[in-house]
Amino acid sequence: MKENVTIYDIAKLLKITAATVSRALNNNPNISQKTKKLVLETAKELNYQKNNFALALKSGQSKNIGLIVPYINRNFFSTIIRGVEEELYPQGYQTIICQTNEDEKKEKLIFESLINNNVDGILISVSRDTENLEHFTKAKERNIPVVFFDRKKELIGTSSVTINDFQGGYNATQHLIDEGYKSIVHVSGDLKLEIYKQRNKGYLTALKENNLEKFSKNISETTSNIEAGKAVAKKILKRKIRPDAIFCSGDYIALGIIQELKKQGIKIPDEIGIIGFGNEPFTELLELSISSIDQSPYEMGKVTAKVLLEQISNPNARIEKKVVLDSKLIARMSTINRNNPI
Amino acid sequence: MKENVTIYDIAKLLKITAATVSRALNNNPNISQKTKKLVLETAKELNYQKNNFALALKSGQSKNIGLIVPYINRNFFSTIIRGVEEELYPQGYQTIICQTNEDEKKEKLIFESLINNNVDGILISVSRDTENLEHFTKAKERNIPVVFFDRKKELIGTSSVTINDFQGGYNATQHLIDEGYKSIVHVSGDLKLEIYKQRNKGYLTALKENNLEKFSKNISETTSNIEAGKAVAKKILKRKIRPDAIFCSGDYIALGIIQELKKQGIKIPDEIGIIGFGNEPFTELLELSISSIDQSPYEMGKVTAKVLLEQISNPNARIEKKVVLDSKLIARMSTINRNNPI
DNA sequence: TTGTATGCGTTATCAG
DNA sequence: CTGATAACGCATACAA
Repeated sequence: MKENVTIYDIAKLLKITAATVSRALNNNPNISQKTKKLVLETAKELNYQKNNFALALKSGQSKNIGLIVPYINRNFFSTIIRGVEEELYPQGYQTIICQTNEDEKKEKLIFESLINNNVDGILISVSRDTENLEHFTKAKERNIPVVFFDRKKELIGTSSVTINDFQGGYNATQHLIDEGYKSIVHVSGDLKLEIYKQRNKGYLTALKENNLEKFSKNISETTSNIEAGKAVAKKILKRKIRPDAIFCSGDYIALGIIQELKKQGIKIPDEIGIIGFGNEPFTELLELSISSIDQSPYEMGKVTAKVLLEQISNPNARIEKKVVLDSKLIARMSTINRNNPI
Repeated sequence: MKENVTIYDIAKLLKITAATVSRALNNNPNISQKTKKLVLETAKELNYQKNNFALALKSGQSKNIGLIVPYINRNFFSTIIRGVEEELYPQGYQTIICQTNEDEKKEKLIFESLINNNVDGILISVSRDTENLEHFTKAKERNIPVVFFDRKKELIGTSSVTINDFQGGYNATQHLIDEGYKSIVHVSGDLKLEIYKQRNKGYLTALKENNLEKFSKNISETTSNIEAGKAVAKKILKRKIRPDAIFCSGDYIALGIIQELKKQGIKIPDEIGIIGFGNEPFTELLELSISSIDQSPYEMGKVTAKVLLEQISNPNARIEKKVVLDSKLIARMSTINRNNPI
């Protein structure tokens, strides 16, 4: 194994000291142009590479950022990851990616291990049921900046980047109303989670503003998948008064509902209009494309990274930034161009 | 900022030396049970955390693994990432994820920066047009193990984990033949890439074995997206003799073809059967679900990580492992239950 | 302008 | 069993 070249190797070769070499390599002004040039040349020649650990040990800065998500391979999160990586890499930071599988214990473990690895900052979307916040305080003690994204916890002194779930829920509902739907059911996610609470609030507010509260009906489903959607659809069809639109807090559950409704011969969007949330890639690929709310995960990743970098470069100022990104309504076939408006 | 606790702090407190503390912390036998217990207790009390940089500096082992993919947020890759992470994390390794955007220059840069960061190993799916292999030799010089996955380069002494693209292409074609299709067009990807070459080979072999070579027709498309699929479909429909099946080397292009065929009133799978490759999530969500070849990316990630770990733990033995995973045929509506077999 | 010495936190080696 | 010391590679305050 070829040993790594150190500044000592260069020094020995040029019959100078390591300190001088270091100076040459770091644009230190106290050095003659001649030696500097010489050092730079031989460094290149020997293919010298800085040892980052020595650097990190000395400076306490690792140039590593920890990124924690529930699931790496969910489209929403992997797109955020992409945004983060594209922002951090050019600044010389490596992104260390970890997933919690929605497990609070694992989250705590990972978080502490990242701190232990002296990351310069941590970006995290907390697990569904994280309640214990002591690992976050630990980061604060060590002065490691933390930025929440998407799923946040209320923690003074900690920044967050989220989308405006309220506005998303409001716009989705208002869109349905604009399209002529009146009796709108909301199939929400677990209302213990802030994001679903906000979407639900937006839904209710839009109904109220249009004097349609009397039709309001919320169904809370903790799992968002196709099967759950089918089950919900069956439940809805059994009701005496059939709604004419459904606003779902997730795209998969929307898809399940659509599949079941179609199976029962109900026409979409004519008889029932449906809008999801999340703008999953498949929503636009379906023959009956599904309207949804886009959460711009790529942008969220970029912004989250920027907020962190700002925090890192101002280690003394305790910035607390709460960025709320707008969501975007994507109207597709599942809600527009009704043939038979009621 | 709370200073980090070091072994010296513990030593001072107990009026012993750092060396003894280190021994206690590392299960070194040369220590009395009494002092060991004492050290462990105070360590916990002071919330002592090992400084990994000091460790890395001393040992040369970073406990970091570099993972390089073309795009982080492609389902195929993000699922591989998940597999890798789940294998490495329990072994105490952090995964540093980077993406190349299919840019050879960026790939080289990233690769060298990872080496520079003293990663203990690198997992990489090379960019589409990587030809210069010198960065890989650099890793070999520094004795950093590299494992290719999915897209590999021929490099002696370097392991790889791929799927059996030949078998995938073969099975896809044979499946079409089994379903009664005879005149099968293959829409392949860029044949400069090994994976597409292999799939094409599988296609040709299956035809030959069934004496259907005379109907063989390959169309090479370098971009795999919906638009390209639509264009290809138009091209195919213009031909004098219309094929009765199409094997696509990608799912998106298959989707584009299906959309165009449907638009032109052609019945699938009755008039034309279509099978894709990759088993993208959307293929099973469509109303007309698309048959495809599953590449088991999750398993690929796990296996790749395992191969690397094996290599790391045998630093002297130059293991060269070529793992080829089986692909899996997923038959769906786009190819089965033809109503009007020709 | 350059050299010398020191410390970052840890562990391994040697001496006691 | 424990203490002292060197070394990992680098940057910097201080001396020359």
